[in-house]
Amino acid sequence: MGDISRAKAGKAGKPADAGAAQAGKDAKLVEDLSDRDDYSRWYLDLVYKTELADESPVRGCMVIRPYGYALWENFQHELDTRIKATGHVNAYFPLFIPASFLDREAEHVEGFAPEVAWVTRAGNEELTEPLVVRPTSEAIIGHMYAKWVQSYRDLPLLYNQWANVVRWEKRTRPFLRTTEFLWQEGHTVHRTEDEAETETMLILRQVYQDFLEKELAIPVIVGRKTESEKFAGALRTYSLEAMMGDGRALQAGTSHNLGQNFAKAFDIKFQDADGVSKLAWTTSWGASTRLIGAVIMAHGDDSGLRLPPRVAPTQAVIVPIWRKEEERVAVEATVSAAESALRAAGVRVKADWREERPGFKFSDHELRGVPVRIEVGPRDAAASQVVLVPRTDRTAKQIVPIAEVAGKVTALLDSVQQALYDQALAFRKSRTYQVTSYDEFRTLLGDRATMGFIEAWWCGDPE
RNA sequence: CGGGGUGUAGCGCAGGGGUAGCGCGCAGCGUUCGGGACGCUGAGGUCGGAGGUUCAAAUCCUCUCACCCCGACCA
Repeated sequence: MGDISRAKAGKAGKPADAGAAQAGKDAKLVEDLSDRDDYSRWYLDLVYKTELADESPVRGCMVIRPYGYALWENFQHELDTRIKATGHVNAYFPLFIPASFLDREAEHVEGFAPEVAWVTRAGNEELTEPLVVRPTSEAIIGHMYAKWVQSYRDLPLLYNQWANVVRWEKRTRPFLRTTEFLWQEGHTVHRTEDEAETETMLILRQVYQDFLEKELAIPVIVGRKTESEKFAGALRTYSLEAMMGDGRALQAGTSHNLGQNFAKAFDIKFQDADGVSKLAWTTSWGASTRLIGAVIMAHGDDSGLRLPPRVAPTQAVIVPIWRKEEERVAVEATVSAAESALRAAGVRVKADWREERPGFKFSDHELRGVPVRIEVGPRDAAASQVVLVPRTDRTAKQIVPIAEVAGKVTALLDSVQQALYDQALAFRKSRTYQVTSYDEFRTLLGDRATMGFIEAWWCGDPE
């Protein structure tokens, strides 16, 4: 199996050890998760091997394959539901932004200019005003908001858009950092500073944190970014940080209180109830396909992905086991009974009838992170039962009567969801340290085996 | 931008003047099948590109392109 096995063998691979390299049954995805290079290799192999994504001919741009896109669609659905439930509506703004718009907000242009893609020519003609491909949409949305906001009665304006953006990054990794990526970006306008701050926190907690913890089973630490790390042009930036399997942090979403910076730059003003013309307060917030990377790294193990049941494209896979034709017929009846019962219960279920050996399919679905496996062999068919195996513990098999399959699977899905969250939280706790001196801090930071979060006092950005 | 490295089959690699190899994957057939099977047969390559040396270049020389790694800079 030329698979997820060894990275080290890859480079040093001579024909002599080619045979030994196919370690067979015991082949682990990685040998040592504390080795950063190995972790990186494990991640990449997993992304390609599971067919979540593939490399494209365009540098830094990936192709999101059907399995990865199905996962993204489930993320979208859950996030979108929360965004709408908190009073926002969806809209769509152009991909291209007049280059001059970016210049309006000094910090904004300074932050994004180095990674902006330009369009200077269309067909054979040079454009009179060059366009940039949006790296984010504050500029063009700010421009439109200035038109639409006249009175305090027009506020708040609570819009969101699902879109792609482009940032010309030098080092890219599928999902985690790509030149083009998909995301949602919310842009709101408010009457007062308090209201804008409330919105910023609402998105942070009730939309993002709730989504990450309940749907993706990823515990997060929410907090405020330092001055040097905040969004270019923001007053304050808040983010959600999740711990990955190597102990490092991944920013899983951001929510910005933009103050009046963009209102000033784009002239978003309204006449208040007291008749005075005032500058508005705006916010923006976003979460991207990077979340797929977060799920991979927060939950993945040596056997592959472990997808949270609530967002897994396939929640339960049925593996039929048979040899002779009459066995196949008997098994098929039980499989379809289970399949329709589960479908009726709202479970995303698939039966895997490929002409492969059962062991191969077991591994394959573990690799792809399917939360629950259902085995149906001749013995099960004869006894009107099925075997359930959760992805989180392959030794925890349970045999259930076919009549109870829907209830048992639903319950098992819930427990897998919970187990993933609990394990991620326990891991984070085991890798969170308190330090009281700079020396301790440095020692911990430098050691990959203990890589994790460090709680320490901080006296602010250096001048 | 500075330093290093690599381009040979879909993927991972070997070969280093005599006309192309290995593993995986892929196709066909057979044996297998409750934890990643195996055998046989087969398909697949302008050896990154251009120029040069030579009877002969994947191999040597020159130029060029692309990508990767390490630094510096960074939502």
